[in-house]
Amino acid sequence: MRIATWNVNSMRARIDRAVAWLERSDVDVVAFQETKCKDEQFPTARFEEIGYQVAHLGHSQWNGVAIVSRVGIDDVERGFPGMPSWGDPPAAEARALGATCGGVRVWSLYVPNGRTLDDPHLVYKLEWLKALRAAGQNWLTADPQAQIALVGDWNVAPQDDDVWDMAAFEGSTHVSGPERDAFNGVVDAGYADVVRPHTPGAFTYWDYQQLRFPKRQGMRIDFALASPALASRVKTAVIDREERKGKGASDHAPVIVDLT
DNA sequence: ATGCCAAGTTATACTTGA
Repeated sequence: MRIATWNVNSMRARIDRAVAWLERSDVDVVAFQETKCKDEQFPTARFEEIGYQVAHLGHSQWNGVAIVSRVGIDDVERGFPGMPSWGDPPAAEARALGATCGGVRVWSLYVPNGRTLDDPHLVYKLEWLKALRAAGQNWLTADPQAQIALVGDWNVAPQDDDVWDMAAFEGSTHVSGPERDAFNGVVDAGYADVVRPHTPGAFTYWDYQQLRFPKRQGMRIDFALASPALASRVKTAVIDREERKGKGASDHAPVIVDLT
């Protein structure tokens, strides 16, 4: 089985590329982030036409997460238990969608950005990751053999070599100690980064500005974390930087994990 | 090396993104 995660940065703007990518990538399950549309605007039929079932969660033009699968899509869950709210009045955002596909509990996650280190959005980001850690711990306590994939755009670069130049990120979000601690909290709860060992030094995101992609100046912020039972099934993983090339690309590349 | 910001809105400037 092959599982992927991809921050598509608007599904309506990218639907032709997304379909073409699916048709050449031979993936069974894809978790999308930043679909940037409401449920009724999501191009479900385009995926159904090529043999995939769809689950989508979107409330507005912001955020939005989806899972498409050709190996079943059951027990769809919108948001995880304890997920923090945001806004005035506070409401759950479209940042987490769970579904069981081919025996794997897949979570498509779009972690809050944080904006700046002194912004309330950063507090929200840290609380969101703390709550995800707690939920993840509970899932594994309930079933230590569960096959769980926590995949998506984590908006954290956990190591210095996950950005092209640490000096360029002085005082910025994504690389701060509290953000890294929050990310590693999920790892400590039992979820391993199963892509890094197969993709040393690789990035998953490159800013549209200043020729960051051709200059190879990117960030590793999209991750596939796996419970112990799932991690033991990982054969290999790749970051598909080909998909970042050309006109109309997302600023994130798909991340693909191959399972036995 | 594969190209010099992009997507959304009730818009023609602004927010968000990382």
